[in-house]
Amino acid sequence: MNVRLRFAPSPTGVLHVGGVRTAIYNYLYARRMGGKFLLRIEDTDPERSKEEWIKVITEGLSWLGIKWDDEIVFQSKRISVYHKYAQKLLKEGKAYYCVCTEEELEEEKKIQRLQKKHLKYSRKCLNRSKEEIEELVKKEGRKKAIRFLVPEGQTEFKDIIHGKIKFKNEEIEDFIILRSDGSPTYNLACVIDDHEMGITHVIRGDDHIPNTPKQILLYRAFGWKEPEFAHLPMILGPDRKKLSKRHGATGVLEFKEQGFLPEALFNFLVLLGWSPKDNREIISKEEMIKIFDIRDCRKSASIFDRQKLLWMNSEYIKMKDINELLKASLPFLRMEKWWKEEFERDLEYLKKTIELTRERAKVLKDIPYLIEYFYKEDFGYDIEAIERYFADSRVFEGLEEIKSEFENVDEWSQTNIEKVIRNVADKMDVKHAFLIHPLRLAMTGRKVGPSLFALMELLGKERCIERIRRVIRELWGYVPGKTDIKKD
RNA sequence: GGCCCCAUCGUCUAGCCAGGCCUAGGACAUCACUCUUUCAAGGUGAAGACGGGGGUUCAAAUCCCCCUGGGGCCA
Repeated sequence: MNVRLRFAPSPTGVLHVGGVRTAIYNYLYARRMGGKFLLRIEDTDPERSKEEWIKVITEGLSWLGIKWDDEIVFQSKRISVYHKYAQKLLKEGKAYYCVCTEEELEEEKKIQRLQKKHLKYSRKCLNRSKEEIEELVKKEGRKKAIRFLVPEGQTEFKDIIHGKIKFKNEEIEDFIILRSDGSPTYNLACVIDDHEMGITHVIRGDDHIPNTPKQILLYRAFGWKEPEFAHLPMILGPDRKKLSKRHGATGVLEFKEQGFLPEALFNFLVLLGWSPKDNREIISKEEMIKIFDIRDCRKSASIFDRQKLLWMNSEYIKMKDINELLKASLPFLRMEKWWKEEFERDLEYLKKTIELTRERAKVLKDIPYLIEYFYKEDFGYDIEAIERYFADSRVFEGLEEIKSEFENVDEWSQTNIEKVIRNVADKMDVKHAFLIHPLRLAMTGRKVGPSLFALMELLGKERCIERIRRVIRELWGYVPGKTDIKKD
């Protein structure tokens, strides 16, 4: 069978991770089955739909590498189609006009609420004659909405994830399919479009389960074959409530801005509700397309765990092709005030600094800080490190010695640098760490970082010697706790 | 309030459909040890769960019922 799936967001806000996960599952399943993955924008509400949100959707999907097939379908351009079909139901007696006012409806509900009954439309207008309705329109200026006449019986469907789900039709009210202002409701537009787009599988959030029987009723009224349904569990925030803005960053593009890699977010989201048979965590998109099956999804909601996302992102940062990583890091570097355009002339050097520090980054945003001292000369020194490593004045003797030894090193390599440092320490009869720590502070201003010898090699002989000079100049005579030292 | 959905470590999950192989496996986080020039990464290990109660069965995390809890939809 040639499957056709779709992702149908409404452009009324940011594209959040829950929506993205739905998009991903639709996408993966379509690719897995060799079918189509379509995009439809449900923008029938002109009040809430905004152009900018549409852009956020397409940008977000593109960033994640989710490519849709064919042209995007915009519901706002299909209003007449919905009218046509609503009229058809009307003619066939499967729908009827309703001219009830807001107040009338509210009154009905109030009574039902008091009786603790299910809230349901009374069918007042079904029982009104044509003439009565036209009169209300003419005399009171009421507008006509169209309601679907829900038949007797019960409606059930077999959900791919949940199995059989049943609803009694008596629990379903005669829902509006076309509002009095002429706009279609979600259920009508959705059913018509899914049918016309040839959708075979509807994968969406399980907050749509209550809509499904209504839609099935519509399919049957039109005489159309209904698609298969798969209702995905929700993604919840740490407070177990439906994920929303309140939980901080939830929009896809926010993750981009924070320095998450699209492949990491993709991987993480897929694992929220689905898992491969073999316990793997890091899985490429290509691999997922081979093994993903919507039937293997879990039924229960999951909580968005940022911690695990961070871990996964750091894994992807470690694995990523260095040239691509460089490209992805550039925007973050350019945001730094200390970053200069001229730094981008030597990309080989930049690449090496990233290579050396990447395993310490959780997000791309960490990278500028991690490589800062490869570009800045006037960095400050970590106070705590000064107190700890420069308390003994013999450190300065060692640094002087190392400095002059360095002058004689011809081949500036990691091994030669290491040799010099270790020899001096041995000669002074101190632990190697006695000199290594102060040197790290001299080179980076910090007490932690990548391998000292590696970073010194990259820094180059001249700069290393200069930095030793500087640290001696600035810290000589320093009495712990008494002298002011400039900080970052 | 009505209807619907869900229930395994703190979190993501495997196992459930086809009951025994489960003294419940993996991952993140946590803790300890290890490696080491520091931090991180890595390695090793620890701690940590079948919500409760009834059934069915020789046997239940797995099947059935009830309760509880959580979530969603309708306003």
